Amino acid sequence: MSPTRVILVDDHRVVQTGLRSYLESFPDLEVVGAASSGEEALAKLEEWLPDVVVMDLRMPGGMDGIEATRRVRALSPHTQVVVLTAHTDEARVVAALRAGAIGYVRKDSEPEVLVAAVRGAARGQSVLDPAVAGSVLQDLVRGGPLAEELSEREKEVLQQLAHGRTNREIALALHVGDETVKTHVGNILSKLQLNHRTQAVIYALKQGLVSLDDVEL
Amino acid sequence: MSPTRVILVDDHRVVQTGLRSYLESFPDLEVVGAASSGEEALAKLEEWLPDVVVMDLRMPGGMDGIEATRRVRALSPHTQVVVLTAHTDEARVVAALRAGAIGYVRKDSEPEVLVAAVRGAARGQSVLDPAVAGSVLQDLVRGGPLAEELSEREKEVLQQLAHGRTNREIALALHVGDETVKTHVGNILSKLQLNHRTQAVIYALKQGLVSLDDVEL
DNA sequence: CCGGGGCTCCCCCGTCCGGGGGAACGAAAA
DNA sequence: TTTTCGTTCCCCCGGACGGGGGAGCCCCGG
Repeated sequence: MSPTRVILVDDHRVVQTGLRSYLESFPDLEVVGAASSGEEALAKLEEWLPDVVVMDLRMPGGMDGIEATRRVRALSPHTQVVVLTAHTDEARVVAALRAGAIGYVRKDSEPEVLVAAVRGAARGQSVLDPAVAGSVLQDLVRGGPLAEELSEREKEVLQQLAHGRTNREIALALHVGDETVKTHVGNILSKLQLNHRTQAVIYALKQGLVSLDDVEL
Repeated sequence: MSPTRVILVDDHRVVQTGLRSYLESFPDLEVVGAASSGEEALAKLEEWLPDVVVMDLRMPGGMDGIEATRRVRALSPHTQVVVLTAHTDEARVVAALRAGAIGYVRKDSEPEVLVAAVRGAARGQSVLDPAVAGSVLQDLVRGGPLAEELSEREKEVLQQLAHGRTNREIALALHVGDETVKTHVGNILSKLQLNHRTQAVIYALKQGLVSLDDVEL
């Protein structure tokens, strides 16, 4: 049987190369490519023809791992996606599974778990990291209690919030009145069922809507 | 010449194993051990006798990478420390270098940079990731403009802030009056030269004083 | 012994924030 | 067409927040 064709998607080049080296030590796995962004991975999909994509959820650039997962599945239904992430981020994991990912592994898991997930994915079997599998599955069957959709404008405001800006500063940045910003912030808190803007900031950072690295204080 | 003895310290076992596999592909490097925490690394120091420690700054457990670096240097002055981190975190990088680290590499750098840094460290040479080397060095010579010391109590309050709590909730959690919390918050903002609690939250998260994974919203 | 810093609590005051309304406009969906 | 939804702005109100001051306590170091 020919080896499983794997590609890696992770903006951390050091981690990416390490993983490549590790996975290639298994004769039944062949790393045929690696990308630092979702866009790059999608562009090379037809060239690499992978059986399994190991995808980091947190990435820079416009596309995050969830959207990248969705598009990979759309372009190449045969290709399976294994999500590899550093954080717990239950909501995002659920979103990734809904987007078509078949496996989920945390970076602090034993490396054998990743190998098992990749091998399982190649056979169409779902391997979920036991650490959170239970609660994630609960969320899946419950159909997703959280995550009411924010509008585009509201996401913009939330990003501004995550930069530590006041309502007035956000108003200036977005060229609207501060009363408008108040309305948006109120709607955001209401939709997300939060109480303060600080909680909204934490929510935005956990969701990766804004990366901590991008925030200047 | 005998190979350079390297140990890896990273709580992400998957990343750790990947790096081990990658670094061992170089004949002049020998990975003689790996640890998931600062404590574990220190406990095994005398057994492993490494020339170079590759250390992640962000780690769970009581000890972070900076303190671990300090203790490694104290226990074994011959051992050099190369900091490997995912984020920019200038303040923490400067702190790590002050604690005795000789090299600094970002996880999104080219993997060759890490190899160069390890080889350099083995020879006592400092290899700093060009991406931020400039500004980091400026901070070093300037003697550290930021980072006025927070008292223990203030750190506790700041951690509570980073969990999205209000002054009254913090007061209940720490068993003090809410007026006291107000005083602490005011002093924190003053010392850090910030304006709102939301900025303090971002600061705490950037410093790793609280991990996003530990925060329930 | 006296000073300074940390921790605790108190008061005043002005601003910011969050919740409750309402209203207008346009685009998109029903 | 009617209705819905997003975006924009307005008003009022109460509570939370940030800045200023002061004060008492304890402990450590000069």
